[in-house]
Amino acid sequence: MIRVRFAPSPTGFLHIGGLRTALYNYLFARHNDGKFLIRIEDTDRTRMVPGAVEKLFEILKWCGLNNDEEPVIQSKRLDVYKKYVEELLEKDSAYRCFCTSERLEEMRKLQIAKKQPPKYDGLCLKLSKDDSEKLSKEKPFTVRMKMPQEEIKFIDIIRGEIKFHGSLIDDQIILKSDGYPTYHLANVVDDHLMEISHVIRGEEWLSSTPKHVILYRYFGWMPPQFAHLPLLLNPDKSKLSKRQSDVAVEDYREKGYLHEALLNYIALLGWSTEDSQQIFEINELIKKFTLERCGKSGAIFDAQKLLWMNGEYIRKMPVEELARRSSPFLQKAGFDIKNFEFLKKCISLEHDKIKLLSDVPHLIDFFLKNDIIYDEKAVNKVLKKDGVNKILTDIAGIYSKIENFTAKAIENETRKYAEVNLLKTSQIFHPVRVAVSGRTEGPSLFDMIETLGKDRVLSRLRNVIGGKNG
RNA sequence: GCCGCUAUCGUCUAGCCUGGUUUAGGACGCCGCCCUCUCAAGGCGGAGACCGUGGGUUCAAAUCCCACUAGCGGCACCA
Repeated sequence: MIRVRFAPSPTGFLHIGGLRTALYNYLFARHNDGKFLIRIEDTDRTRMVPGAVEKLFEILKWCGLNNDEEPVIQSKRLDVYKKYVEELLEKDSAYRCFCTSERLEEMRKLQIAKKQPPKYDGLCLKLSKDDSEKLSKEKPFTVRMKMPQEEIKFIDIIRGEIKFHGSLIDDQIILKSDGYPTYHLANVVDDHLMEISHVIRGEEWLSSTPKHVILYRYFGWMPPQFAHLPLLLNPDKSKLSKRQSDVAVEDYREKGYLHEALLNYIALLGWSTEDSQQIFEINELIKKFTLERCGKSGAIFDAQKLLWMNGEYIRKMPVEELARRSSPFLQKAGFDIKNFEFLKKCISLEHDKIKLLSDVPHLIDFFLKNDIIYDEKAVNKVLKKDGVNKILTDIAGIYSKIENFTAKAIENETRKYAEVNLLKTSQIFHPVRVAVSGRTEGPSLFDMIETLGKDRVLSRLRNVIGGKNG
């Protein structure tokens, strides 16, 4: 049975790199008819952020990455970890350390100054079992695991065999003096207890994997299979960070990205098919995803490509749904949409121009408000030309006589006027467009005019003729 | 500093395992043309990678081997 987990630490928001890890775990589980679980790694009390866990679940739900079992919360399992630490202590695979943070700090500084690798000097290792026992009742202490002085090997599904030498690895603290476990211990214990078959996580964990392998050995447990995903990078190739890019998934939601597009784009950062297919809906991703086809090198997060992909998804989306999903953005922009059918009509006219849901308000605002803002450049370039006023006056007269105010009829009448007066159609179309919408770019002219409606079109034309625009 | 990972167009990548079918393929972006009432969308085309460098092996190497270099990651009572 394939069982995987996404194990974030709740530090405020879900990082886009975390989302990618979650997605790959999810895809791997679904592809193999396995289970996708979530574990909250909240063992650092100094980094507790109120509400972070709730936010995390909320955003994961928005993405549609649903977990199959009740989430495991590490901070509620202190007694479990304590028990396993005791076991290690008893087996002599770990020892208590009474050194103060100050001493440790000093030692590290000295080692770095001497260009030695920073590593615990093993002072408390020399304590006898009885002394250690006795001292533990008087002084605060941490527990360290003993690193064996030998080569440690493991297989990474993505990278193949990885070797580290134990002598270079520190006697890692597994239990802090506040009674909380550190990542390494909690992670190994929980992965075992949750019967995790595959650990799929970011590359930053590669160098601590030997510690985990040793812990499995000490407990006598079968380790899971490991797969370390390449990192997501800033444009300067450093690890994707807040400083250089938007890294919170919620930022992308707020900017008007679709979760489908975000997931699709992110899936391609470190994974691909042989034919370099770009657009995948989630079921197709599930069907085609394998760890064997994951890459090894870090991938720069390209916001431009994501934007393109979002546009692709929006273009494919039925107007009905697009209107529904843009509604929050319209409301936020101050539009009260009472008439959903009218909204759909407006959106359909601009459909293939929309790249973000947040583009919608601006793109259709001249349909929704009465007092439109005239773009200064458009006015100067198009409306302030000789003869424009006469053309618009004539057009207003013609439009006012059209009984059946449809795009077809409006177009026929407009073209007829051009022909009779020996004008190029563009000499009419452009001024009318600006007069009616306030700008030079917009939907197909006659559809736009029809949708706007006769009254509004005439009143806008007359306003312009009367010189009432900016 | 030490340890580890990685290395194909600006970016994401295919191809590498199982050498020749590769004048190294696709996608984003960029440029041009077409369509056209504008902006998009769409269609067509183009520029863009001597496959990190240097050595081998071989009739033949992006593909196999070695060395080097560069970039990144890790080296906490953080995860």
